[in-house]
Amino acid sequence: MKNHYEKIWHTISLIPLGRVATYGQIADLSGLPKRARLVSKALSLAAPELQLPWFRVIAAGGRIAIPKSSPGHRRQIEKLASEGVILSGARVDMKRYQWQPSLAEILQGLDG
DNA sequence: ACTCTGACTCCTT
DNA sequence: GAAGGAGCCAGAG
Repeated sequence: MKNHYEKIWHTISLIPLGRVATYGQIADLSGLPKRARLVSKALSLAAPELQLPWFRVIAAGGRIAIPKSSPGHRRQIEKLASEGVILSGARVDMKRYQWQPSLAEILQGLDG
């Protein structure tokens, strides 16, 4: 459903610079619990014109979701580094960089 | 209605 | 840490 994609895209657009969010987190904030995989699909279908911070969306535990064999993997790491999100080994330090949305942002994601 | 798919997540080897 | 498997569920054809 396109409506779900738009909701997901909107939530992703809210991730602040220098922060990251997991697929599951985006799904939850979009009012779509257990829809992490739908988030990945929405991301892959998102038009470049939306200029979504796709690189701020990572897999659970701070891992990069894009396969290392894909060029996007490296691009994502570079993008994150450019805004100060440095990886510890192969993972992002979630304690330090995970987005903790305010109540206002949560409500926005739910429809406002 | 049914099958296949997945930039996921969690748990077990 | 790597690999494999099960659970997950909407989207696409």
